[in-house]
Amino acid sequence: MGTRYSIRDLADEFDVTTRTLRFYEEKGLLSPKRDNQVRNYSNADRTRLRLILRGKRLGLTLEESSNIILMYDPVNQNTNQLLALIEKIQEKRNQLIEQQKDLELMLQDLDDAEQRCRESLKFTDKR
Amino acid sequence: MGTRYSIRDLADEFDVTTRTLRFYEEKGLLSPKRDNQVRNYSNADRTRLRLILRGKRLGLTLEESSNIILMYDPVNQNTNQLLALIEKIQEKRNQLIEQQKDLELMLQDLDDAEQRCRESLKFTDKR
DNA sequence: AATTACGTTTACGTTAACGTCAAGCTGATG
DNA sequence: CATCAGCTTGACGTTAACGTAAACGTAATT
Repeated sequence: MGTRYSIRDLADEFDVTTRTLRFYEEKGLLSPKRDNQVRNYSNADRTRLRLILRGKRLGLTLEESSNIILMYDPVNQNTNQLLALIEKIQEKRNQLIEQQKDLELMLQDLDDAEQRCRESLKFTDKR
Repeated sequence: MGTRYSIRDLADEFDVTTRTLRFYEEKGLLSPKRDNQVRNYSNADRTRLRLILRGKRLGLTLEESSNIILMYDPVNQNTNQLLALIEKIQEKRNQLIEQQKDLELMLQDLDDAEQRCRESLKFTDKR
């Protein structure tokens, strides 16, 4: 434990550029320690990066990912804030469930498309 | 059948601006008939729009959506093209399945986050 | 000591996906 | 007939998410 990563370590591991990591930091999505001005990432930073990139793959903006990450750690909040947070979480979950439906529809469409392709192949072969 | 739509009909139905529809046309994603210079959309156009917007919700670029839509109609292709198309379809499906996994992970994370929220609420109530 | 390899900040450039005018045409309506 | 709503085609503006290049510091290697 206590593993630490350079900017290059993370860039290589997650296949992003160092520019991207600096940009995420500029936007407040990451805030690695500095060793004499040099960025030094913790496992927590690494996890946040994973979440950001997962969000990206799902089509979220960086701001959305940022907001979601904030939901993960409900420390030091009063009751009203916690209730508001639960609202937001449920809303985001509903959005994701809608997205799940879209995704299955597209998978179904692709299956149909492949079937039609194979049908076309049959005729193409016959001649 | 044979229903036709004005640019406003579609814009209102799908909650996009007319600018968006013209932009999609400019990019070759839609090509409605013209009645005396005025755009006149068919059910096929409407379906394509639905597919484009579904792609957007899944985080696809317009070009990706465009490519996928091309896969849906394998008319007039030779054997090699059909085989290549099947390859593409399977590749896209694999990507979507990866995305499905990301999505379930995020749903799981959100559930966990909500649980932690409710835990915090308990303590907040106790005092 | 000079080169190489990596890091830093600063700043301007780029692309996708539209938004936002401007200027004009067209058909219906008071 | 005037005017108004709704369509058209440019054309320039905007934002997110980086890319790219300049100019510099530093540590290790030759």
